[in-house]
Amino acid sequence: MTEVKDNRFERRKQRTRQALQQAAIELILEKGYDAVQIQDITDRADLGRGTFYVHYDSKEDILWQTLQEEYDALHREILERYAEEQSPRLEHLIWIRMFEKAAEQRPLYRVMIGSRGSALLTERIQTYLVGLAEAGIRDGQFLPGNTLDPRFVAEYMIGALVRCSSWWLEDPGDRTPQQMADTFYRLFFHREPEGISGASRQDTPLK
Amino acid sequence: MTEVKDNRFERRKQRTRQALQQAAIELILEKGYDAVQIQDITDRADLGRGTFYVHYDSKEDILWQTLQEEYDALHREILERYAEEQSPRLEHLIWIRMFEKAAEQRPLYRVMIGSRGSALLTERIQTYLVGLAEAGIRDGQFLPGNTLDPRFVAEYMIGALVRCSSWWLEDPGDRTPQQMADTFYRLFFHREPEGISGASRQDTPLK
Amino acid sequence: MTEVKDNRFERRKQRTRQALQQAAIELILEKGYDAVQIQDITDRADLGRGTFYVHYDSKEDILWQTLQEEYDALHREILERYAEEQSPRLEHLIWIRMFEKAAEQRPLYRVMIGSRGSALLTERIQTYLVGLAEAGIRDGQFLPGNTLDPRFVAEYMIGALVRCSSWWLEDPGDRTPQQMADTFYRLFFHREPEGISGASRQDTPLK
Amino acid sequence: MTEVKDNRFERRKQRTRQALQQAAIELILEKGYDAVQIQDITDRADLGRGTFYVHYDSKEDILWQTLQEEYDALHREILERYAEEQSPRLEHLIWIRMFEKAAEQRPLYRVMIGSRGSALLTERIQTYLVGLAEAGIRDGQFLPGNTLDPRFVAEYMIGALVRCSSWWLEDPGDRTPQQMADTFYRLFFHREPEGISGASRQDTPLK
DNA sequence: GATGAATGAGTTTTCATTCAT
DNA sequence: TATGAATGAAAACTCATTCAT
Repeated sequence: MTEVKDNRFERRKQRTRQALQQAAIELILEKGYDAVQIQDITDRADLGRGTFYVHYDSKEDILWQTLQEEYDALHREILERYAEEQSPRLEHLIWIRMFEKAAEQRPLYRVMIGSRGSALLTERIQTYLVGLAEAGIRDGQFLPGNTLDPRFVAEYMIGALVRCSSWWLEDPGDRTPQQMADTFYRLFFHREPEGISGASRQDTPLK
Repeated sequence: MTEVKDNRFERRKQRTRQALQQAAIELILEKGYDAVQIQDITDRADLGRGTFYVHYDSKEDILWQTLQEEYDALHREILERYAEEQSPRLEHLIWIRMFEKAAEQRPLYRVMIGSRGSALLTERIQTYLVGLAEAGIRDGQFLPGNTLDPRFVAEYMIGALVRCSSWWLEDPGDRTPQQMADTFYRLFFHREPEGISGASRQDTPLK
Repeated sequence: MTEVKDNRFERRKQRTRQALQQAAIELILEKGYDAVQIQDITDRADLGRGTFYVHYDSKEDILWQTLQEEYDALHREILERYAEEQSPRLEHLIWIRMFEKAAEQRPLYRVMIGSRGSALLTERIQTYLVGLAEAGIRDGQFLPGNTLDPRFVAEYMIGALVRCSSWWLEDPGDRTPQQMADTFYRLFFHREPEGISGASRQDTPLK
Repeated sequence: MTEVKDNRFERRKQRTRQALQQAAIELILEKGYDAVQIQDITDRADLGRGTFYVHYDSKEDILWQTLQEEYDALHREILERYAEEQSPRLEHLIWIRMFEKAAEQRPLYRVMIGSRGSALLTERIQTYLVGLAEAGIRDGQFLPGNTLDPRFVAEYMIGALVRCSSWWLEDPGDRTPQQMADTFYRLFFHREPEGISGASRQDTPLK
């Protein structure tokens, strides 16, 4: 009985949280993070003004929780999926997966790394990604043979990757995630991506 | 007579504007753009609250005017100075000059491209830089021989450059502008920078 | 359930609005429209400062809404009540009713047409009344047989009526609404009001 | 020598005051009294901001001085000019002169009695006019034979007169001052104006 | 858990006025 | 006398947050 009730409440709660999250993402994309007010979010979700505070502490809180879930999922997936792969096939696979994920959840990723999101949160995400990359380089899992400062290389790679992703998310044209990753590969390695997407090659690398 | 008077007024005005600009930059670095209030700026500049509005329309306005002046100056300087140079020496020289400029005006550049500035203004600046880079690539002045989408390459380059600069400005360590530019050159071209800074080489490139 | 809740909220809302309206009218009479601040109103109504903006957009808005309700009510009442009457008995009845209404709601009417109100709103009300009068004259319902420009006559009548009312509201002495209307009748028609208020006659008309 | 200098200064002073007065009147007509700022006035007069305060204390001051001069002049002129006239020729002559004056100085009169002026000043002027009229009635100079309350009659007459004037000043059409005074005469006296403007008659009076 | 009216601190912005030259 | 930069008090208005139901 209590079980049943709890489940019913739980489901209602989830529905409310979903509605609030989606409304928040939509509005941030439309008006930019700073311009969105709590009331905008509850109005869009068709909920009372006080309801927001039952679930979240602040505008930053709702966004941070949403983003956290997403990139935790991405990170976990990549760790599990590509555990056996080796450089440079590993980097290529990761990049492909990132562009794919971004395409699947376009609104969310536009908020995560685009100019409409919260500068603070975007910065936090990038710093986190740089940390991951730097650790991978130091371990020799990424870019084995690198002799340059791992932090410098990580900043370089993440800066380029995020900017290219952000541009593509705003204006995807007819570029596929695969093609994005391939071109990125060519720019980064000055070499043709091989064995994975040879068929997708559409232009030749920088001489 | 009027001439003399005008000059006097003009100089007073300039002094006031300088004080406001410097106070704004300092405070943005200390507290972050969003947290800075107009009144903080006038207090720091030791001026009346209304004085700000005599000279600027808003917080965005004062920052935008300051940044505009700076990067217009940089752009003009580069155009004049390196008109005769050719790729890849040209790119190398520009990068050196950018890191030098950033080091000279560190507070301003931290605001321009760092996480404490206004997300909106930082975005505008990067978009502007991407535009310059793309145009240079299309003209064949930058990266002649490139066969990839010029916009993609421009986003890649500016994304990497801005992120590396930003990191370095926050934590310069003992890296010189010259070294920064050299390492960036190695990452971007997969080749040793030659003839300009051979002596500064401290690590070998990515294999 | 929702019904009940809505009613509760609705009643609370109405109470708040009433308190704000009354406070506004009182203060305007005491200090004059321009001198009244939003905060004065909320202080007098014993409400939070922001509460005003939940219900009204501006000082003009609260006054306009209040006035609108009042003269809409008066207009409707007159239309229904005197539908069957004919000139000049009609005019007489209307004037009596107007003076009565003004006496009943003296504070409100002092704000509506007196010098303490908002010049802009007072003007709007008078223009509206002139419009009503002009239409009535054109229809032949008011002043049948008139050969002068209806607009001129309407401006004349409303100008005189409003000024006399305003004076009386500030200094009623022992004049009754009935007497005011009678004297106005004598001035306007150069004739004794007959059959309605013969008994109230206290002075003889202009020769 | 000092004489000469004084004269030169005096003339400059006068020119400055004239420019400020004219600018003030124009702007009040364009934007309404409340919306006009001191700086608007000095800008329009092409003078420095501080200059206003050399000559006037406030916005009310400059307007009041201007209006005062004007209606003092009108009052004096009427007293001198029509000293020998008797009612109802006297009233008719005064009304004609008022409409003429208003037409000659249209912008000024629109500010004096129209809705764009200062509510406070407009009220003061009307109260002053009512006082004049009341005194005239009590003296038996105006409306001899009147048996109604002189104050009531004065309010009635000034209310009607000001409203009709104000309407006409905003929208003169092709009505001459003469015609305005005639129609006003017919409404007020229920009688044809005789001997002055018989030729201008264009419509017949109220039956 | 959901509601929405009420709150009031916080911030921007305006503008009459001063003052040194 | 005229100037215009500087002033700062005053007011409007916003919006995150609370609270009683």
